[in-house]
Amino acid sequence: MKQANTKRLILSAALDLFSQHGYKGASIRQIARAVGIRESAIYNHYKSKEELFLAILTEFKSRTISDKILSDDLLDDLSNPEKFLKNFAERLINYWDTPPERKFIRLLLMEQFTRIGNKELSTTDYLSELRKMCRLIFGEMVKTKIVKQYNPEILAEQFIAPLFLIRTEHLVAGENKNMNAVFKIVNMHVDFFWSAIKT
Amino acid sequence: MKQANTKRLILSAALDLFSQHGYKGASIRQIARAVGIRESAIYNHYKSKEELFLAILTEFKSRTISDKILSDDLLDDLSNPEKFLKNFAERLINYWDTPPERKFIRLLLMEQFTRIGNKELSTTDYLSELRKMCRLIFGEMVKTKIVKQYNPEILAEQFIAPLFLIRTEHLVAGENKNMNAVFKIVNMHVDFFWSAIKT
DNA sequence: GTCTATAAGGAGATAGAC
DNA sequence: GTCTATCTCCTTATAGAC
Repeated sequence: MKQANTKRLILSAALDLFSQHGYKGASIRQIARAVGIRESAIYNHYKSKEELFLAILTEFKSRTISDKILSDDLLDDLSNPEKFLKNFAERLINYWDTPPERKFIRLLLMEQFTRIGNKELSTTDYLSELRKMCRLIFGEMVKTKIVKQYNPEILAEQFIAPLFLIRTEHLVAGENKNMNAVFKIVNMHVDFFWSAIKT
Repeated sequence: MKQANTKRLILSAALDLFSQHGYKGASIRQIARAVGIRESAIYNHYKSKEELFLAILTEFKSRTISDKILSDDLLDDLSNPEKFLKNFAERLINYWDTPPERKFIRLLLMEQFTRIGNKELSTTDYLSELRKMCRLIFGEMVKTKIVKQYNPEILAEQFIAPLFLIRTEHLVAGENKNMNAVFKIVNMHVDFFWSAIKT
């Protein structure tokens, strides 16, 4: 009981500190202090700092995004594609704005080039599930001719890229999250996108 | 003479190592070794590791992008907007692919959230000059009615975001730079973009 | 300007008592 | 499972000879 809980607390504190200071910048000592135990106690749960880091990645990789932003009620809206796209973008932005996701994206951006994250982290990986979802959705729209005959792959890129850039630009740690500004840009993006592809 | 040269060598080695391992991950010792001197000799040129890091940022901030990708012969093409956009995108991608720029973008992505880069680095800053250029260009295109009456700000975003995402996704250090794949995607992007905005 | 020598502290990790 | 104590190594940085 107590073990399992401490293990979670360590993982959570580690995600927090790694995402703030980077892998090298956050020490076992800091993590232990955040949890309220001594450094040596951490080694009872993870055999090294590296293993702790990789445990974080494993947890995030096991997660799936589709069920969180593609519920049934949203898909019912496919008859009204413009409204669907707005809701879809809004849900995506909200999902990316949850604290764990914010932290993970920071970690991804920071460690994707370093020795430790090099093999395990990439933006392409991070976006792959979303890209797949979008290809399916836009593929359907193309087939039913409610949008112009574009390659669904392109449509997916054009839809996602501006959203992801907006997200990463508003990711600074201590920021006053003025999500209103974000949603305003997102709306303008979707408006443009829809007007560009609709038949 | 010798001093000035060593100082440059240190700066260059530091950029190299910081962009590979991050600020915390690269040590003064490594940098000194790369230059071929002892650690203590570095302090003759920069009074601390932090000052060395900030010197790199200062150098990159003093640089300007427009003259490198907006030459006169390119602007002559404005009468053929599609060709212009293709050339413009290609030059931008080539500029972002120069070794110093690749290193700086990696540094930016890695350190923008940490204590040391927090104040000095942001994607928004990095893109601001380019955004300004694009707003001017698209503003002109809107005014002369060769493209639809969109807000130039939106057009700039839609043009830049997919390009920047492509760039960051192909930024891994040791990668075989298969720029052909990159240019293929870039071309598809510009094609879509132009077909979306042309009158 | 660069070197050797060294200080002072923080890092990751282990041993063994409780 | 957590603690204290400790090891070993690496870090940034300084002092002073050449």
